[in-house]
Amino acid sequence: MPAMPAPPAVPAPPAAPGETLYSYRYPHPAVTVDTVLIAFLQGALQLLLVQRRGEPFRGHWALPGGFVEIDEALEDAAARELAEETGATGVQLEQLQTFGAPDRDPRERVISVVYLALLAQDRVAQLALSAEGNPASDAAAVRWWPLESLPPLAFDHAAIVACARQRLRWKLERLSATCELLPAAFTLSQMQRLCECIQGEPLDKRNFRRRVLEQGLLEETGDQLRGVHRPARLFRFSREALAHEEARRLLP
Amino acid sequence: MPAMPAPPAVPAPPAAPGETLYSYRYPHPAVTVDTVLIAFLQGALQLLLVQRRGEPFRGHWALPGGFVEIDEALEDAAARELAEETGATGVQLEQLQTFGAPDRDPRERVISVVYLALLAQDRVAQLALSAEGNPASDAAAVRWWPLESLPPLAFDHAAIVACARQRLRWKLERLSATCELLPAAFTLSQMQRLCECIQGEPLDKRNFRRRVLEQGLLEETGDQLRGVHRPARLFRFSREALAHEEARRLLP
DNA sequence: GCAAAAGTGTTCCAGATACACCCATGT
DNA sequence: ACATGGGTGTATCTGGAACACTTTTGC
Repeated sequence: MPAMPAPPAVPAPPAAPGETLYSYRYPHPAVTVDTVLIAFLQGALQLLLVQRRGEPFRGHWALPGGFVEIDEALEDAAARELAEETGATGVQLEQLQTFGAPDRDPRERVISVVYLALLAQDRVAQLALSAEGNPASDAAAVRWWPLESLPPLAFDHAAIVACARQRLRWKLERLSATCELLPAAFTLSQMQRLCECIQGEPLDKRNFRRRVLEQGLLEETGDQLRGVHRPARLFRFSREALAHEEARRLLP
Repeated sequence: MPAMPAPPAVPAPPAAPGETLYSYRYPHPAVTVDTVLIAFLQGALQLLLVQRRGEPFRGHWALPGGFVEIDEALEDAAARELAEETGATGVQLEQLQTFGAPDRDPRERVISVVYLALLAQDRVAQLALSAEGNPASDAAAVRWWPLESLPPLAFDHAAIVACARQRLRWKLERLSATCELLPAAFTLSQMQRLCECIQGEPLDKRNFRRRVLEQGLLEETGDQLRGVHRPARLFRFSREALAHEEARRLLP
């Protein structure tokens, strides 16, 4: 590989006495991972953010994330940071994009590999609890924010979220994201509301039901969801049908 | 941001006397960019590879790429390395994915941000010339390889190419990639051959023509392509139609 | 009994598919 | 003249879109 010319301005950090330093012949950027974690709650898509305890951007809201360890796979790093800061474990991570504008972090050159994850409705409760219970983390607070009304975000995280929404819109047109966001058992109306929320326009109930049922992707659990009105049948995605149909279009 | 535990094994490199070293309190990975550059040549999709002049993987074929400079945007780095090693300039780069398995480079931890680029048919000639004319580059040789019969690749580049093909298949179903791969003026048969090559099955000539013409995306240049047989009308993509239709499905 | 959500079929239209022959040119 | 790729129209089928009323429960 080629030699690079020496860069103009990279001051060596002050070495505290007795501290170990890691030295390289060419300047190296820092690498972080951040995760855009999305769930479908109260009829809207919501994003999990953490409030920064330290500088820079202290008090601002940011995506959960942090530095990659030197012998750690990128996805492992994202999962670790997500668990540390929010308590979310076992979520499926999908790489979204890498952001590396030279000035995106005021401290040093930081390149961030961003992951996207979707959280099923019925797993949100357990997660929120463990998030509050970890005061050792970097986060002063953790909460869900509706995608439509986010607070000011730290770093370039607003641009990252914009990118995630684009990917999300694409994923949601497909089957894959729908089944990741719904709970394990759901009613057809819940599924329809999610699909409507996705594409921002109402769907015809009969056409919707016919379409998803004729595709054979759902199976009845046999249970019913009893609410204040007429009970509704509960469905689940049939795993075998799902396996080879991940990229299939769900919406017309 | 949180402190990370000190990593187990990162030997500091031997410092040659008088050499500048860049030091950090935590170990930093190196970051590279690589580009998957694809064109449609001789009726097949082809990939531009460079033969490595240095170790490791000396003599193996690899994606064009190299280290990111410390104050350089990722995409700029990819464009620079592509130009240095292959002579290709002014191509549209799109971020594909980032590869960062801890052992993907035997020298040190290297995280590679990979870009995907498509090269229009009529720009291939000028490129190949300048590629040969740059012996200062890292590359012992540069050539196109058919995607269907690649040589053994260096590092994890085979996995990267597999990932690129997946993205390419998706892009090619849309309008965007088709117009990037065709020359500025092309016949309907050329366009059909590209589309057939994309989805691996033959298309009906009449249906194909009706579909693309009715969409109003093409306009006749007025010229003809004269070959050994009946001349064919030449078309171009109409820019204004293209602008708001990038994500539109071209194939049924 | 009434408010609210669950559940259920048919008609119509647009767009995709299948299919075969004549035309213009170079050799 | 003939070989080769360029160019054209119609019948049929599939799948989406539009549309309103009955049923079941909790209060």
